[in-house]
Amino acid sequence: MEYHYCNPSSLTTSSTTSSSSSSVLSYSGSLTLTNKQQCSPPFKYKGVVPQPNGRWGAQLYNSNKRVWIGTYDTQHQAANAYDMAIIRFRGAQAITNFPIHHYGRPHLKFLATLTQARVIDMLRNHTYEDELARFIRAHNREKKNSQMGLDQSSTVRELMFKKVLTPSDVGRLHRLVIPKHHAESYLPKIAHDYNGENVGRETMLCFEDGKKDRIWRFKYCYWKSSQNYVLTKGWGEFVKDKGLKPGDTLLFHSSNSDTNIEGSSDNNSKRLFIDHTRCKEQADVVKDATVSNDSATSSSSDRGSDNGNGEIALSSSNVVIRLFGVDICPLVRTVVTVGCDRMQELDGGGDARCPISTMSG
DNA sequence: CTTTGTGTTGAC
DNA sequence: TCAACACAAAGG
Repeated sequence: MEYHYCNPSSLTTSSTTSSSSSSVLSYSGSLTLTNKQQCSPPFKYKGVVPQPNGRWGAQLYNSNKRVWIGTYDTQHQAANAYDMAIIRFRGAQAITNFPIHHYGRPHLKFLATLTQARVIDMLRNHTYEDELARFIRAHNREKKNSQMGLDQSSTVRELMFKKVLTPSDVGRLHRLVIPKHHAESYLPKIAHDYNGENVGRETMLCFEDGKKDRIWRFKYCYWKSSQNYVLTKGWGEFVKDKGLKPGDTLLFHSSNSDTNIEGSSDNNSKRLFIDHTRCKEQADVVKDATVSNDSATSSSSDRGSDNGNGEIALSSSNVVIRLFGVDICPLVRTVVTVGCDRMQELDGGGDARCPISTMSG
């Protein structure tokens, strides 16, 4: 059953009788489409705009500026993305496309842990769902452990395969070739037509990376001409972020969904992990990293990582930087600014990290 | 080349 | 505050 925001006027003229509403947020759209007020095809969700190519964009307005939330295949997806974003931006004042109780408590909790910029980032990258799943997994695990007094937090990761990066893997081609036998034995099947062409919606693979708490999403396809399996879209960003160089080694792991807690409706798909190790020479020739320890500067970014010319990948907390072959303890907390500046502005002036204000928990 | 998402405007 | 629309910028 779907809840559509069908009737704009019902939103603006909504009663302001603030009391006794059972819902957390003041959702005032008509929740049930009981009558024949079905939405016609050109129906639009709040914050959703059509794109020239038939896809759908989502956007919100915040302090007189538009915040672009990304493009999606369907109106529904775009509306959903808008909801996530607007809840994070407006808290209890948010007017959503779908009633707030559609989003479970863990979900709202998840949202509250993120900065505005991070939410937008994840929505635009289409990694939001995976990040949420990961959060809920962790949440459940924690719950389970505390219930049982157990500390059984490790999930079993199985090495699928490795690959030593070639120059073209890290060059401007922005693609990673995955050896055919590895792709075919470990990675999901790609639908082909009789001609070997990729068919259907493109396949995207999401990988977790051990160090940083983010998920990497790559387009995965088969190139008929070269008979190669490749990661394309998203790969360039990964290379840049990690500062990958030829000779570095990628490690691909997988693990089965680790939770057997009821209620966590995990699909049976495997979790995928991508990590890397530096090749020897490079580890020794780590550049003279211009480490600034200006601790006053604040980065609203959640990510720690290399930046621009920096060659050192800094992860969030317990970092050991290896400089000229010497391990440098994390005395120096390097402040790294990463991501697009636009994003950082979003949280500017504010409580980047504070939970949703009036969300009752 | 395709697609995103910004510039801009006018209605509410 | 919001969406419609045109189109430049971005990206593959």
